[in-house]
Amino acid sequence: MNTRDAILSTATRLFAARGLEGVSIRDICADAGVNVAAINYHFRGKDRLYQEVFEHAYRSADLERMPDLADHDGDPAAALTAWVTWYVGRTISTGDDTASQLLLREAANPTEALEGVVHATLHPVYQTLEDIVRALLPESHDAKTLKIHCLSIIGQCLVHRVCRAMIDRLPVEPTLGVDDRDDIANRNRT
Amino acid sequence: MNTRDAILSTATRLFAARGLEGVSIRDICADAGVNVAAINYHFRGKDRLYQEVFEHAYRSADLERMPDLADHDGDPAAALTAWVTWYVGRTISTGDDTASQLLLREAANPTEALEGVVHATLHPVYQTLEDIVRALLPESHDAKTLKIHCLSIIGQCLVHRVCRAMIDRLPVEPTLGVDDRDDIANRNRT
DNA sequence: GGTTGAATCAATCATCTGTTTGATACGCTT
DNA sequence: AAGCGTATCAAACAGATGATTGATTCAACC
Repeated sequence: MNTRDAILSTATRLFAARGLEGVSIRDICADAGVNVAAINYHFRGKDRLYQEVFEHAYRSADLERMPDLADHDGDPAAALTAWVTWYVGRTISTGDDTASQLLLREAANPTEALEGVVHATLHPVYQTLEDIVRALLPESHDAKTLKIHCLSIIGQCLVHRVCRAMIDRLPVEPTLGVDDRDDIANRNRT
Repeated sequence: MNTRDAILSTATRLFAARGLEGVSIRDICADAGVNVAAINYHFRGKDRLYQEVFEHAYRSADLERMPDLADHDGDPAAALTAWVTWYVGRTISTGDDTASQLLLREAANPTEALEGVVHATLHPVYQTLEDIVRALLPESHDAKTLKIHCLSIIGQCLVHRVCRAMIDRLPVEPTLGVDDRDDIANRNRT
C-alpha cells in the first residue's frame, strides 16, 4: 500500500479516537509501519496532516445522497421527513463514525481545518434544510424565525450523537440505537 | 489570595479555554503566580486538579434555581415553558460559559471526571424534565418514547451552544444571541 | 550505464511535559 | 527557645514531543 495512504488512513482512525493532541506522529507512524520522517515529507507537518485528514473524512462521508426539496416537489412535508431520516441515519450511524467524531472535537476545540468543512459540506446541508422549511412555513416568518426552526430540527437529530457520552452515563432506560432512527425522525414538526 | 484558590480559578479559566491537554501546569502556575510544585502539593497532580476544576465548575453554576413540576402544579405546560426558558438561558448565556465549555470538551473527549458530574448534576436536571414531560404526555407512551421526547427538547436548547463553532462560520444571517432566548424557548412542543 | 529525483531510513535536535527533590521560611505549640 | 507541621521555592529528573538532518535505496529516463 502507498505510504501516503497508509498514513492518511491510520491518522484518520487515531485522530478520531484520541484527537489531535492525543496522538503523536510517532504513534501514527508506528501503527502505519512507516518512518516518522514520512509525515513531514508527504504532508508538511502534523497540523497539515490533520487538516488533510479532517477534510478527507468529510469529503468521503457522502454514502447516501441527501434528499432535497426538488425530490418531493409539491410536498415539502415529505421532503422534510426524508431529509430528517437521512440526517439522523447519517449522524447516529453505528458504522463509520469518524466524521462525526472529528466534527465533535472541532466543536469543542475549533482548528483552522473547520472553516473549510463548514463551507464545503455543512453549509450545503443546512441550505437544503432551510429551503425545505421555508416552503413549509407561512411566508410571514422572517429570517430569524426560519433559522431557529432549522437549528431546532438539527438539534433534535444531533443530540443523540453529541451527548452520547453523557446519555450513556445516565441511569435512564432504555438505550436508543440506530433501530430507533425512524422513531426519532418522526418526532419533529416545523 | 489563597494559593490553592488562585490555582483553582486560573486552572478553571485555562482548562475551559484550551482543554486538559492544551494547558500545562507551568501555564497555570505562571498565570496564577505560584510555583509549579504547588499543584502537586495542593492537589495530587494535574489530572486530580482537572477533576476538581470540572466538578467545582458544575457545582457552582447553579445561579438560577431550576423550576420543576411542583412549581406549576396542575399546569405541566407552564412548567415545561419555565424549564426550557431556564435551560436555554443557562446554556447559551454570554456570561460565565465555563461549565458549558468544559462539558462540551468532555462530550468530545470523556475523562473520568465526567461520570461524577453526570450523576450529581446532569441526571437531576434530566429527571426533572422527564417528570414534566410525563405529566404532559398521554399515558399510552412508553419509556422509549418519553426519552426521545426529552432528548429532543434538550437537543433544541443545546444546539445553539454545541454547534456554535459551526453556526458562527455559517454564512447565514442573522446571528442569534441571548436576546432570542424567549423565541427559542417558545419553539417547542411535547 | 550513468544520472536524476523521489522515497525511506536511523539518528539527532531543542523543547516541553508532569513530577520529584531538598532547602528554606513561616506560624504554631510546648 | 526548641520542635513541628505547613507552605513555598528553585532546580533537576526522565521521558515524550515535533521536526530536521544526512545518508541510503530505488525506479525511471536519456
